[in-house]
Amino acid sequence: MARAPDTLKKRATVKDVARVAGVSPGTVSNALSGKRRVDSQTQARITEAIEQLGYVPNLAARGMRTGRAGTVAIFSSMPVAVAGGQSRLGFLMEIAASAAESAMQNNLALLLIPPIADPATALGTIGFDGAILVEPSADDPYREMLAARGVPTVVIGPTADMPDPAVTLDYRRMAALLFDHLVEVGARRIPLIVGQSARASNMAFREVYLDRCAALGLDPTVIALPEADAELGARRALEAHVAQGGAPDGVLVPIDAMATGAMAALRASGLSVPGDVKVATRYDGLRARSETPPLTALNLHLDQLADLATRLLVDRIEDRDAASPVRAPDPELIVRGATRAP
Amino acid sequence: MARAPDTLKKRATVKDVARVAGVSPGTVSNALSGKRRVDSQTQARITEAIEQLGYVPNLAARGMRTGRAGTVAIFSSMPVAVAGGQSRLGFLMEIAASAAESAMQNNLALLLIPPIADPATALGTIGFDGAILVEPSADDPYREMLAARGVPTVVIGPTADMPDPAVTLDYRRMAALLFDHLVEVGARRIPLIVGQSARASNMAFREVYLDRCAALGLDPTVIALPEADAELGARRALEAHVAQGGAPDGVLVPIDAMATGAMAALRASGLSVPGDVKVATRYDGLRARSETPPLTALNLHLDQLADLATRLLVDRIEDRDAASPVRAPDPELIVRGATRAP
DNA sequence: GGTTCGCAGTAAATCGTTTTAATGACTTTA
DNA sequence: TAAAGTCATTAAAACGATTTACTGCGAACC
Repeated sequence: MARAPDTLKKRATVKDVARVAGVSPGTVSNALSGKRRVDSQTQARITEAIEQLGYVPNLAARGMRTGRAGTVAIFSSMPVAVAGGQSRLGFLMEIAASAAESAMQNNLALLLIPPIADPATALGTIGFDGAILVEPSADDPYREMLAARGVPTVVIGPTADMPDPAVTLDYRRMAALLFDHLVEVGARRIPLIVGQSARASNMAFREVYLDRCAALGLDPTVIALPEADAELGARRALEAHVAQGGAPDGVLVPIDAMATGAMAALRASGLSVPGDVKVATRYDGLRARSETPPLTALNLHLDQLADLATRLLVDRIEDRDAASPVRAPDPELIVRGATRAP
Repeated sequence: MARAPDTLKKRATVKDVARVAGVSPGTVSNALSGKRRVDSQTQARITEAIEQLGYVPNLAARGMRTGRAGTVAIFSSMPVAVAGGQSRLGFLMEIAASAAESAMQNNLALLLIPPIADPATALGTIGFDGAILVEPSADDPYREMLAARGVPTVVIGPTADMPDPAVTLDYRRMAALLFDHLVEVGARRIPLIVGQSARASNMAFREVYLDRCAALGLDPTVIALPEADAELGARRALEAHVAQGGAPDGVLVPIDAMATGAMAALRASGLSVPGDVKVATRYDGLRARSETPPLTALNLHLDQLADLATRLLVDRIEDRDAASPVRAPDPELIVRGATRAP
């Protein structure tokens, strides 16, 4: 209840600064924002007063006047994030960390919106100027609410069926890079282990895989699994495949948790990597890197990607009619032990 | 420049709601906040009006009046986060994700403050009601600024030399749990591979390790390394140790990146895990789990920990003079392949 | 020499909510 | 029946910044 006396001293306001500097509040505001010219003498007196009083602007008041919250929010689509566990968390957070950084360069702070929250609550209680959606599904609940409310939004992910401005991830390109690499290092019997949901990335990998197999006259084997129990599911499925006489010399496993499972299956089946089988996955996260041997994967340049998305969003917020969508930086093949010559 | 006409329609305000419901703005406010009783009839009319107009309160205005920003910020101490790379990111983000969730349960949103930003800028441009600091060093720049500005702060980490309320991590307990386990599964020559900086966790592990070794009459070997190049550094150091005739049958490596390096060193030296050597690390993240064999580690219950910190912070913000510090949930030993009987 | 222009600065309105003090209307108490 | 309490409600005053319209004043232009 009782507070230390100097805590009681209210924070200095623009009025106080004005009084000390001998000018009007409006001039202080102009000096601060630089929106109008201020005489350099006055400017100096003002900055001195600010220093002396330890003035810090009240962001809420500013926000009320300008209509800006000074924040952008990053959302992860609900179902996938829940199912994805730590690995997807890694992906999202790598983006979030970079986005936070580039947001700050635009004088914005990044709000981390947990995937679990009830969308309506989140949007009612929290103020933000724009939103970044990471790989939303077509019927993502956040997406619809944001659209309905007219909040500037940028999507990171596929955009075929969405009108939002976006940084598009080219899943087909990723699939092609990985598949072609496996073929190039000599693999010919290459099962594809992929999520069974209708997410854009799953579809793209399937299509490209089937196309390429057909073109090269290779036998396609698509192992589609529920995303939920990715690691164990992939392990069982691949073990079964091997036991049934499938003799893979390569595996394409876009989802890294499944890749971990696949590696376990190969070990259990007595197949060596990369000696007998080459393995490639998509997201070059901790998981791919700390396998033994480490997995060949794609550098998606998530930092640049997040930066791009943030800048696009800032443009939208400031009503510069930003051309959209923007293409994400080209994925880059990172060849690691799992696909090298033994 | 030109916008769709219905985008131009200004958002409904509490005034509009009041007019439609036939009451005064003050009553609408009371109905919304529940701070004063409102007749159930009126209440009904108001909620209907809100629905009809699609009214969403202006958070900035509310914030200005109440002096609350409606957000809390989570900071990671600068130097370590930069050096720590993806592994530390994982740790921080696991906490951040949980904190975001429990913040939202308190009608607060979580601001993610990147470790790189210049502290003064960050605190001037961004408004928040409280801050969570994750493992700050004693001279953490954020810590000082927050203290100077009187922002309620909760620290997650060691607190010996800090006055802030905190959720304390008991590094000694962690060290003891891991060391004792290694001894229990039969290890006797157990080098400790640890960071060489003066961070509390490093110190605690060293002390406990030396104490325990002395008590049991074991030969201590402390390998202290710079945190910067953790993985490769640990690998080289342990290989050298083995080459020089150190014949370890266990390794205690609190920092998980170093643990990965240690595993590589053991493999390279032809030592099997857990056959010849048992290995244990501290943070039970992706890294520990995706080693082969997976490493024994500690479940630090980061979700509960983050929740605890958030609740403590909320208490502080609302001036309930919360007793501090609070102890983090007990770490729990997760025994995995790397310390099991072969 | 009168008019126009540009410059720095100011006073006052404004943003949308919460909160305070006042107002009736109706109950209870003496 | 008058005085004292409740109770739901209201009118108006904040909160602290930005922005708009206006004011002098000296320089520049015909």
